[in-house]
Amino acid sequence: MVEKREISGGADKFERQRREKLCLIRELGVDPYGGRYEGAEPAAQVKGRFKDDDETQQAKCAGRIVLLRDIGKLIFITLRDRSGTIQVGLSKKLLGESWKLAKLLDLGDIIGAGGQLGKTRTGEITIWVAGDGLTLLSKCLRQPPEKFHGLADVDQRYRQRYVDLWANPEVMGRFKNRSAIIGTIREYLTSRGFFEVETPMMQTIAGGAAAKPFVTHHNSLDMDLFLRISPELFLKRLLVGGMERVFEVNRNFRNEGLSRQHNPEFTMLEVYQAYGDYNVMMDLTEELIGLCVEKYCQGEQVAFGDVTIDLEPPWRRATYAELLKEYAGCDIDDIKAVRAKAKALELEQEDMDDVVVVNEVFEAAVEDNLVAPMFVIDYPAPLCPLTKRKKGDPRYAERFELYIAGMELANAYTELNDPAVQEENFQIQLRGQEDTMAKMDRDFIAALKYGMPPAGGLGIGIDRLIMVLTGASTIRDVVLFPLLRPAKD
RNA sequence: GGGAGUGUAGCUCAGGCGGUAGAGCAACGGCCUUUUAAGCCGUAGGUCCAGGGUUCGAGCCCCUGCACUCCCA
Repeated sequence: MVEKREISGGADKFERQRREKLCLIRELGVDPYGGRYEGAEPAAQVKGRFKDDDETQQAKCAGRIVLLRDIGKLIFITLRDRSGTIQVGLSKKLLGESWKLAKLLDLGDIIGAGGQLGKTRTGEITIWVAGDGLTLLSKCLRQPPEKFHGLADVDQRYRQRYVDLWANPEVMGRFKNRSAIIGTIREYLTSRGFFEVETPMMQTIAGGAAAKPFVTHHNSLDMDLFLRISPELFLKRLLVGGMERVFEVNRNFRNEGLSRQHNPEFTMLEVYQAYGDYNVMMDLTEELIGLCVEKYCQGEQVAFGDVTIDLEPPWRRATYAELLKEYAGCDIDDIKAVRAKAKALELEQEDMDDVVVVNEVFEAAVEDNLVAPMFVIDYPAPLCPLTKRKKGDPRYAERFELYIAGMELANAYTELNDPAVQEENFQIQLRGQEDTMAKMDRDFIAALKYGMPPAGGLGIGIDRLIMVLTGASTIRDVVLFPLLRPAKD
């Protein structure tokens, strides 16, 4: 007795055809959804160990049918698994009873195949399946995308990333690289005595950055919580507690628009090193990213959009004021000249503090030009409430940002550890923000009062780093499931 | 938020000046035991994003909306 089940989701004609095949398969006494499959070997490994003259070699692989060539009494299948592809040969003569099942296979089905290894006339290494060596592991009911062009519709690629991943192998490659790069970063840091931690994603005060948070609600405590915009204030509490070298790689959430470089949730690496400063973090950044370039890029010249970026360290270090002069043509101390430039750039500047206008000009006139890696150092102090001021010149803060491809990739400070100055900075920051949800983090001030060691702190935007290292020009190509409006039914 | 563009078969895409919808792949049927995006013969497949308008007639022109992409704030 063969069961028939209805599946929701609006079956099209292709799905109906495949479901009919599913019934035929059940009538053969075969479970179209398989089960545990043991002994499968990665396809690439099988190909690697193949020896031409050895006729005793057996092999067993499992994966998805990505190409299928039916030549009558002979079927060739290109099977893909996590390691690559391998050809499976099914012949009527060798299969016997299972030949009926073989004829019901479709593109997209997931199968296991075991048998004798050999080469075809054209030299393709092939698993020749005999007897009951063919196992159906999962029937594919949907029509796969076009086999040569893959899936191109951008919207569908992001919404159905599961299809994108197997229809477009370069997509899978990019995400494998992402995983490996993050692994390398962890390895680098832990081997230098850094300790990986996880701090709250849900916070009662969203601090550590200037950004609008997402709000959520805890039912039994009946209180609103914020998704974190930054882990910074918690990681510094850990410095107080004695975790002298600490890092976290995790998601931040900022309630802002979407763009090529912005996804509302993004992955941030934050690193803190006691007894260091921003120069220490600059060297660490250069070494860490340099290591990734060495391991994951073909050479130091990386194609990004229509430009080529030279990632070979060392990278230029220039002060904020120098770059403002270089690209905006105005002196940071000549506020009239800066405001004139702002006007020329058609920037809004009414009711804005001088330093804010300076920064608007910097963002408008300088950032896009920072294509080759550039450490921008010594920011105007009022822009940096969490940063220690520069020794000998308190107008500036010991902060750098790393720019590559016109994007802010990293941001680092010599961390402010004076509780009195910190409290004052928070108060200044909160002024004029009564409408927002910003609040003073008194517990953080309390922590500083216990004494936080002087430290260097660093944040690296991991998604943007992956973009640069893999040549992806939009953040959506390095985030598996980027935020989209929900699809219509 | 402003500007530009895209939306046609399951997928990738064509559709000249407004005249009743096309290809390749995939599917279905047939032939084929060494193929490589297999090949050959045949068949079927469309809410041309949605709604309105102009017109004898709209995939194409106009308006509104939706989704996506790019650029700008």
